[in-house]
Amino acid sequence: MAQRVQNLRRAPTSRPMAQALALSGRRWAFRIVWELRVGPLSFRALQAACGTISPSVLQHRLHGLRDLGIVERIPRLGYRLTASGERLFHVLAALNKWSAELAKDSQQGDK
Amino acid sequence: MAQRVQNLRRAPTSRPMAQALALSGRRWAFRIVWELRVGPLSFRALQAACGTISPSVLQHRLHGLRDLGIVERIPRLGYRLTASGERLFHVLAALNKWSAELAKDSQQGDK
DNA sequence: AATTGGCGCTATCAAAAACGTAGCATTGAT
DNA sequence: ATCAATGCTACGTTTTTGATAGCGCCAATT
Repeated sequence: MAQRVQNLRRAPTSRPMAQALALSGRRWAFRIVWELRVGPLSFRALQAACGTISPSVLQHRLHGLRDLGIVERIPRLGYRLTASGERLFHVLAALNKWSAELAKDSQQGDK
Repeated sequence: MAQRVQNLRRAPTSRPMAQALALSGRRWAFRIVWELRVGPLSFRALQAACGTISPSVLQHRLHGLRDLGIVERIPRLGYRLTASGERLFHVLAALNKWSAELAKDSQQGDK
């Protein structure tokens, strides 16, 4: 029933996974999802939250994320995560945890 | 003690997380980690596993991943995941699961 | 010892993606 | 009517990625 790590290690990369990895490989894509975790954000608020993203790329990403059903546009509220987007957020929360551990490790390694 | 989702939603994006998201935003970066899940792969095997990555980019990514301590080079064996890399693999396994669910959803949506 | 073949990797040039900035059209508040 | 904020587009430059060719190295074969 539940997919095992053993199987994952042998099976070839699935098409959905290849697409997800391709999505992740686009600059800012996951960052946008991560910033939207706080709730709906306007285009400009999202731009500010990301720090230095250019509006053309943000626009491009938002289209892509909307096409995939990860983000939706709510008139007068801006953009927010869909149910799928929320589930992706949980994956990113795991990435967040991993990043914190990695930072701790390399901190020790430097001393 | 355990970090709560509630807190994650309010806290600003941490530096380690920003770095992890920046890493993910490099094309092929996560794909390389994912392909290495099967065990050590040679440069050329890795190139083949990714399908169409150019050697210059692969070389670039491997350097970056080695600098971050995610991948290590073993003489006569090629490249393999470190302990951190293995932990990142588990995050990607969650992404894999998410991608499968997303594909199922949009399949239904198309009908 | 010479050859062969696979390996890790570099060089080079072309194409695509991302950036920075300016600004336009719309909308809601004053 | 004016004003400020918003979503978004245009455009020229820089950065990243891509495709292809090929070099130097090593080990196994002959």
